[in-house]
Formats: sequence, C-alpha cells, structure tokens
Amino acid sequence: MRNRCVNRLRLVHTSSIRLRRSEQLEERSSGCKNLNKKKKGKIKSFSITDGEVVKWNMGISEHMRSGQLESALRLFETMPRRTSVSWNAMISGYIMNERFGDARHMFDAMQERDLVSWNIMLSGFVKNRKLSDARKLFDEMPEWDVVSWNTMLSGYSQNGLLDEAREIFDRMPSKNSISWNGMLAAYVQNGRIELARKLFESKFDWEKVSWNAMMAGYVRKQRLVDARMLFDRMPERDEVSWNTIITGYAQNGNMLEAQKLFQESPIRDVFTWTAMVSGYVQNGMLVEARKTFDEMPQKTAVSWNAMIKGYTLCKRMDLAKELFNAMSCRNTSSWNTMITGYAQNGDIDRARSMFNEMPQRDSISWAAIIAGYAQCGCSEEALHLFIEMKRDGEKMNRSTFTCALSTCADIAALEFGKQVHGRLVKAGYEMGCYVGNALLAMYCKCGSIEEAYDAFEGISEKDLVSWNTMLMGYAKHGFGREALRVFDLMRMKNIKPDDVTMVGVLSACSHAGFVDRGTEYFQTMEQEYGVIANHQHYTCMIDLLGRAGRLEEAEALMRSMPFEPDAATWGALLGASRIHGNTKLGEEAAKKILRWSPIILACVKKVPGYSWIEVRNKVHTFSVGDSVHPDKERIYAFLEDLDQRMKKEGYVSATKMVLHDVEEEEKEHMLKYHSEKLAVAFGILNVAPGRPIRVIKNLRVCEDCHNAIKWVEIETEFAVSGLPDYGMLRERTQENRKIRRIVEFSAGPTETKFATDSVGKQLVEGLIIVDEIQAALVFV
DNA sequence: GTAGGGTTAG
Repeated sequence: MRNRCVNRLRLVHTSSIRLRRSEQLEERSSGCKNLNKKKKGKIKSFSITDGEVVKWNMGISEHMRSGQLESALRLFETMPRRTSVSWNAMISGYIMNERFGDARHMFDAMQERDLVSWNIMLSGFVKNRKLSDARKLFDEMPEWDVVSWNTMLSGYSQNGLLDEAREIFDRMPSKNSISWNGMLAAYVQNGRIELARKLFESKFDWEKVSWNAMMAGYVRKQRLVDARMLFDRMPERDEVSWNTIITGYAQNGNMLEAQKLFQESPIRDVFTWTAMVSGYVQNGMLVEARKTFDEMPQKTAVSWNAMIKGYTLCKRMDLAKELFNAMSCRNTSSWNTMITGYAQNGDIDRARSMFNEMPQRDSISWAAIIAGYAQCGCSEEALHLFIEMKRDGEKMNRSTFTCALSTCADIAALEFGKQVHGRLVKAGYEMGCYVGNALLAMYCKCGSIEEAYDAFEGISEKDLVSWNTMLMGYAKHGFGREALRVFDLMRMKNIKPDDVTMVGVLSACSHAGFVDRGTEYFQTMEQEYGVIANHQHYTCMIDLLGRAGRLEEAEALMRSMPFEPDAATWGALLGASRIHGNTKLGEEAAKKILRWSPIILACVKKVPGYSWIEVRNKVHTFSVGDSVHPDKERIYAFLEDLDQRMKKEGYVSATKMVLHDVEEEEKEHMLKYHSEKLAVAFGILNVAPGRPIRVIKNLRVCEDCHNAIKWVEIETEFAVSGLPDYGMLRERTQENRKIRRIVEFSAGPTETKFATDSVGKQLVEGLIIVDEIQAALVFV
C-alpha cells in the first residue's frame, strides 16, 4: 500500500515536471501568438482562474484532513494548474497522516518553495522528532519568520533540549505571545520551575493562559503555596484557573481546601467535579468519591474512568467492572483502566481477554498489557506483545520502550534488547534521558558491560540512578576497578552517593581485593555521605574480609551487626569458609542458610530451576533433566562425552551439593542434567564461534555446574567472566588474547540476590536443542 | 486555500 503510493508519487513528480514544461512551452508559444487574438482566446479556455485553484487546494486539504490520501493525490494530479499552496497542502497533508517519507519526497521535488513550504517541512521534522534534521533545514532556509522560530523553539522544548530552546528564544528578532508562552511552557513541562518563574517575572503583560501555565507548574511541583499566591494575584480568573488550583489541592491531599474552593468557585463545570472525584480517589476516600460522582450534574468518560480507577486501586475489581459495564460513554481509557486494574490485581488472564476484546487500542493499552505480563514474570509474552504492537501499527512511545527494555533486562535477552535499542534510536528517542537508564540497566543485566558504558555515556543528564546502575553493573560483573573509577568520577562531579552506591562500592572493593580501601569506605560512609550501614553493606564487608582469608574478623563483624544476619550474610560467610577450608564455620553457616532457603544450596527440587539462552532471537528455556526435545539423546550424548573426558582428567563431581537422600550415582545423574548444563551445551553447539554464550538462570548456579563449566574453560584455554574469583583469570586470558567465547551466567528475575557468572567455551562440533519454551522474538 | 503555542479532569 505504502509502496504503491510512493510509486504513484514519483509518477506525479515526473508528470508535474512534464506539465511544467508544457506550460512553459505554451507560454512561449502564446508569447508569439499574442498578436493572434483567436489563438490567445483558445489558450485561455484551457487555464483556470485563481479562484478555481483555491477551490482545488481546499479540496486537497479536506481530503487530507479526512485521511483520504488517494483522492487528495488524484486531485493534485488532475488539477489544471498548481500553485505552491497546492504543493504545501499535499506536504502538510502527508505529515498530518503520518506519511513523513512521502511528505519529504514532495518537498524535495518541489521547485519553487515558499516560506510556508519550509515551515511545513520544519514542523514535519519536529513532529517526527528528527531534531537534528530540523535544525539542518532551519539553517538552510532562505529566510525565517516568527513561525519558523516558534516551530524550532517548540521542537527543542518537546525534546527537553532547554538550552537550545532558550538559544532560539534569545536569537529571535521578534517575539509574539506564542514565543513567550512557548518558552514558559518549555520550562514548566520540563520541570524547571525556577527558570519558569524567572521568565514569568521578567514581563508583566502575560495572558490568562500564561498565568494558568505558571500556576499549573507550581501545582505539578507540589508547591501549593506558590500556586495559591499566583491564584490570588491573578488579574483575571477563568474556570481553568479555578480548576487548576482545586486540582492542586485535591492531588496533594488537601481535600478540605479543595472542598472550600469548590464551594467558592463561580463556575463548577465537569472539570471541577471530576477534579473532586479523582481527588477523593487519589486520597483513598472512596465513599466521598462515589457520593460526588453520583451528585455530578453531568459526567464525561473521564469522570467514570476516575471512579473505576478508584475501585481498581482498592482491589474492588467487581465494582470496577460493574461501573464499566454501566458506562455508555466508554472510551479507550476506560478499557485501559480495567486492563491495568486486572493486571495489577494479579489477574493477567482477565486483563488479556479485555485487551483482546477492546474495539480500539492505543499505546497505553499496549503498555498496560505488556507491563502486566512483565510484572507477573511472563517476560516472553511481554516481548511477544511488544512485537505484535509494532505489527499492529501502534507507535512506540517512551514508556513502551522503557518497559520493553526492562523486560529484556529481566530475562537478559541481549539480542532482542539490542534490537529494541535500534528501534529506539530510529524512533528518535535517543536524545531524551528518560529511557537512558532503562537502556543502561538492560546492558548491565545482560552482562554486556562495554555497551552498558556506551549507554551510560550517552545519557546527557545523568541522575543518581544512572551512576548507581553503572557502578553496580561493573561491580556485579567483576570489574572492581572500573566500578571504583565510576565512584571517583561521581565524587569529582559532586554527586552525593546513597546507600545503593555504597553497596556497589563495597562489593567492587571485595571483587578487586581492595580490603583496606573497602574497610575505610565502610567506616567513613556514614560520616562522609550520611549512609548508615544496612544488611547489604555488612554482607559486602563480610564477603570482603572472608575472601581475603580474614575469617575471624568477618565472623566478628557479623556477630556485631546491629541486626540479625540473614541468608545472604551467612552465605557470604559460607563462601569464605569453603574457600579457606573452615569446615566448622561452614557447617554452621550452611545450617542457618538451609533454615531460610534450601534451594540456595541444592538447586534441585523446591523452586524449579530454569536456565535459558537466547540464540538468533529465540529464547530457549531448559529445566533440570529436560527431555522434551526429540534430539535429547544427542544432547545427553554430548554431555556424557564431556563427563567422561572430565573424569579422565580427575574431576570429581561436587555431589555434596545435592543434599537429597539419594544414591551417589543418582546424585551425579541429577547434576549432569542441570538446566544450566543443557543450556551451555546448547549454546556451545549453536552460537557462532567468537560470540559469547550467555546463559541466564533464575537461581544461583550450583557449585558443580560452576566447576564443570570452569573446568571446560580451563581445559580448553578459554575465558571467563564474572564470579569474582575468576576476575584475575579473565584478565590473564584476555592479555593472552585467548578469549574466544564467554559463557556468562546472569542473575535471573527472582528468587535470588546472588549474581552468578561463569565460563565456558567451544568444544566439539554439533548437537541440537532442548526447546521447551519458544519465543520468536523477531521484528518483522 | 497551506505553516507555529500555551492552561484544567484519567
């Protein structure tokens, strides 16, 4: 369809060029024939009056406005004479109908552009968030008027580029009220309330809307006192002013003042009433909300939706549904509210069936259902829907991108995440820093640390979350030095660390073996940054001391903790006891841990362990002893062969890890078929040489698998990533340039706070897959 | 006849 139109457009261009030539020919010949009155009259009968051209142009616009692109084009093609307005109407029509490419083709083909043509194209670039293209076009323009400047200003403002917006504003040779209000809105919408205030105070003759905008800015920042002062000072108030201040009080929990103003207000329209209903809803006052709702003289869909939202929030889906069913003015938001309600109350199936039933979906509907699946752990389905959304033609917005990225992070679907990243850049969202943190977190959780750093650097306005994510990312993947470098950078830039930062710093010290430095940070962090040590900080310190062989100090620190040690704390001690062969302490720790969570030690039974691997955009999931795939025998043969070779080299299974009462051989059997081994085997056999094998688990990798994979790696001189003990090995092998493949274990979505990473490599040539859950994560 | 902006309820 689209291609056909583009082709037709090309035809239009050639035919219009042909037309122009023939018009010129006619003019030339008519110039000769001016003397001949008969022929002049004949020619005149072919042309149309200016008034008729205007009618044709209006026809084009009307068709474009009603989405009839084909008939607009037909008019354009068949009209006897075209002016720049005809072209402009076509270009603007294409932009209006989200056919930017066609608009651009036409603009490029246009011979005599006027200022309006340039302005239309400029706004086309702005609407499609192609800011750098817009700027290029702006600089190319032969002349500017106030519309050109205002378009550029709003483009920058909409993309949060306030410095650029201000530059435009300052450079404008003349400003109208649109320029002033545009700059004010730029500050208000981007949360820069102080700059907005400064601008507002620099001028006296503001319009009513400007006062309202400034007041709304204060309300959004919860500065009710300032909002109220403005309200009291306003030269004239309209209903928007009253509604804004009433909403302000209602949304900030002051229902008494909201009620008072509601009584005082000269006009109570639907907005006023709805503001009261949603105010009650947001403050959990459902009875008052319903009373007001029933009293309302008239209701819009928004009023109904607010009430429904109230019921979903207090988990009364039955009442929400009742209201939803009774509604005659149901709109997409009503459906969206119900879908979100079901999803957040744990009923994803009902949410899905409503999603399927709804007559029309918007980006919020997709975001709601995708987030619903993501939150209940159905990550594959969430990503499936993300692809479906694209197929359905729904435009992705910031929140769907953020949601998709964090879902990718949950299941460490790196390849898919990269594609989302690509789409993100293509959609023009790379400028905003909103998605930056999601992108960074995705690369971190997928263990792709170099790309994580690129994403980090790409965030123009880094907040504390950005810094912490990067720092923790480095720390979790065994890059202690890099993590500490990030911390140094933070302090250079005067960014105040919080408790999360310090967890990252301490675990980085632990991984890098900086015992003294870590101890110093631990001891001074309260004084320096006001961070009081919590469970996690203590656990990091116990890990740090334990790894360094200072077991007694570690144990003493644990016993001096101002709170009871938890499984993670004991786990750190257990790890250290194992490394340094302190059996007694190890046993005590193991007993304590088993009390909380047997699965941490024995990754069999209880919570089923899964491993999954993403190969060529498919996520392959494996469970222990998986036997679903028809080629399972080949997999087991592969693992059997591996096992034999390892035994020959003197490897002994860590059967002590399986604490079940089963025969030794049976234990070994269970370990051999652990899901991670299946996934690693699958990866070795299916991932192209030279590319990392990334296996993700929902539980901690068991020691046996860990050792087995390490063994595989050492035997074949391949490399390592991750677990702190392997940090050195990684560096060494990297120096030797022997890294060809890395098997990485990343922590999965739930159940464990332990991030586990390990190693693998390519062995022999090929076997196949156990493919239990398939997700075709392919963009079309 | 074609181009730019701002305020209130989900």
